[in-house]
Amino acid sequence: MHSDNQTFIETARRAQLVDCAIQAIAEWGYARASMAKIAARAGVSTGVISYHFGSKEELIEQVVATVVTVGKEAIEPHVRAAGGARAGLRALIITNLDFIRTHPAYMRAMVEIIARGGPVDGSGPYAGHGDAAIEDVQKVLHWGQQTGEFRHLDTRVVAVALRAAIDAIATRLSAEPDLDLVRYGEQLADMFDFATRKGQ
Amino acid sequence: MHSDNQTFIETARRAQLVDCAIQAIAEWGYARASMAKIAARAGVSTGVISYHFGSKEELIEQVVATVVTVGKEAIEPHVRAAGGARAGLRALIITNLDFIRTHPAYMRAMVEIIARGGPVDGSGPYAGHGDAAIEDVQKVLHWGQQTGEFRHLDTRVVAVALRAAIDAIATRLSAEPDLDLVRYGEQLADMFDFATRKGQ
DNA sequence: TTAATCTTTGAACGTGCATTCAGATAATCA
DNA sequence: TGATTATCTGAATGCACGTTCAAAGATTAA
Repeated sequence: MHSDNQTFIETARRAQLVDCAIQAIAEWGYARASMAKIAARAGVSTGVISYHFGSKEELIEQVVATVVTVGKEAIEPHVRAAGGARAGLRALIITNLDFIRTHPAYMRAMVEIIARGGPVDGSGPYAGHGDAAIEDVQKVLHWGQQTGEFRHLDTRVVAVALRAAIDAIATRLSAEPDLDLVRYGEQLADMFDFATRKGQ
Repeated sequence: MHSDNQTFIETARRAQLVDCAIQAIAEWGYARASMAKIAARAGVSTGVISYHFGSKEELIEQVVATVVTVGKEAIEPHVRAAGGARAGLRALIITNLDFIRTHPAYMRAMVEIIARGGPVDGSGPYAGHGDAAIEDVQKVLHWGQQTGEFRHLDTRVVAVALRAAIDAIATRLSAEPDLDLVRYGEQLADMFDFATRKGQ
């Protein structure tokens, strides 16, 4: 009757509730996206969320997992397809901003969750994913150091800076919705190219 | 008996409560730094905060104003004293990280307030200050473009990226207290020097 | 000292929240 | 079909919070 120890209804409801949570958080912010509001948006009563997810925390974790998965699938292939580390770093930046541009609700929800979803240091619903994102950048930087495309640099410092710069755009987009993300991406890619490339 | 329409006791209490709020937020995070906890830390009852500050919002605004003022006084002179824009940008980065290193509680409190203190977009207690900080960076970048020290670049993009990189360090410091901020500052300064300087 | 004002107390209040649960309903099975 | 399990309802519960306020205490002025 069901696969993976999960009913058809359960799968559908969970997906629906995760989607409603994303929309609710993107629209109203984390603080005002209560269980009641999310449930109302899905057209069900509050108990349903507790029934399918153990707690609000679990729901939010699923939201994060969903956004991270979709984002990775949109970005990673472009980086891998690049002919070299320099092109790979540019692709990482451009496709990241492209994802932000094409998935504004996802990004708004993520920004809200990261900012408000738990302690600023570890153990929030985003715990682990942040470091993973930084390590993804570091991999590209190591790649470029091995091929000799990049200068001698501290990959950790540059990776943290780049991640911060990208994430900051999602926040700025909330305050400035008309931001030209394509141009922004080009500028940021240029900047980090200058910052990392070897020689003149 | 008093100056500026403010009693001696009032001045002292306000300063004490702002200080306790900073410590409480730095130690427990914004969400767990309730009025009751802040009052307890100051050794007074909850009503005192409402008496001296109209609301929690007002208290937080004072915290932000205090940290911003102290920070500006620590950083701006070094930037102004620099012999040129390149040196100015380096000084801005180094002294910023130095301030983070020497005022960890201030920075932790600020990060918490910015992240959690209100809507992610405008109108939080940090509203205005964020843009002002970006504009301070932009001024240095304009300076360097006028003197010809910097390449042609979008000052807005670079300023946002640099601010994000600096602010990200305050967050990382919470998760990684042993971070070598001096070395980190040098690396970041090098990176943005490469990213902005003209020619080879 | 007395009167007036400033400051503090701490319980009480209202609000909003996540979570629970007994009972109702729907889906699935035998 | 009836029996069993899955899903849903929505009011109730308990908690944490910021704020209020009458009363008490402390300080200052006359």
